[in-house]
Amino acid sequence: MKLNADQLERVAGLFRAFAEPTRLAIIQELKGGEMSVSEIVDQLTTSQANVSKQLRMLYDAGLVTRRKQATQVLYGIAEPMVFDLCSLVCDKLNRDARKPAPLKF
Amino acid sequence: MKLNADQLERVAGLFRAFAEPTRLAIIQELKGGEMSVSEIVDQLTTSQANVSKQLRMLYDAGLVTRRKQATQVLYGIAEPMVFDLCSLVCDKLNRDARKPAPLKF
DNA sequence: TCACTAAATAGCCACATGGTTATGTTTGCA
DNA sequence: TGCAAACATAACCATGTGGCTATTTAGTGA
Repeated sequence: MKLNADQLERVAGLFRAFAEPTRLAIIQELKGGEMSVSEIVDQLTTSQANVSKQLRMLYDAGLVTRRKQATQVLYGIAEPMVFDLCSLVCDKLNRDARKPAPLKF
Repeated sequence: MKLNADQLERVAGLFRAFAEPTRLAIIQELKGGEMSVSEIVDQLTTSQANVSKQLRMLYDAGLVTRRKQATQVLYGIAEPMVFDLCSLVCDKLNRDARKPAPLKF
């Protein structure tokens, strides 16, 4: 079965959510469980504004959950498939480069 | 284990290869087996130049194979994980939208 | 040598977006 | 009320790249 242009666009859009290092870094942080925006910011090397922006993209893509708690907003992984996707890609990269320590997401 | 900036960039780069509808369309065509560039062009609605360009990106990403045969160049899927990736994403989209006919890549 | 086909490349433009700084908005507390 | 903290948004810039047209390169056959 072949996907039409519209369906391909939706698939591409989902992949696009994973196509930036900053968003992957955020996902990586959330792997351990829910985190507030500022906790994420503290772990990364970019601005709070940028983290919020990327979190919104992940949220719009349906990949993360969002929950207000007092003054904070907690984000978490909404889709277990996120980890499956990352594993597949890491495995491929490890296969390509047999030298360095295997990547594990 | 956390990936560093360089490793995240490589992971993102691989996802980026899947983040465009035209490249997904090419992958979809190649699912049935090797095809020449002009065969692919005939199936899509974009120019030969663009198909060559996108094929090069897929090739550089290590996702497709390339083989000269007479005057033609045959491309094929190099990584079975390509289909696993697409399946995971399609499943997620199907889960989100219960209405239309399930996508299957 | 010339003509033709297949594929790749170059040059160009328009658009999307990652990142920044600055500003809003909401909530909790003195 | 006022202030400060936590997030979100706005406005802007620089870069990357999808797509096009035009050209180049390589292989085939007359």
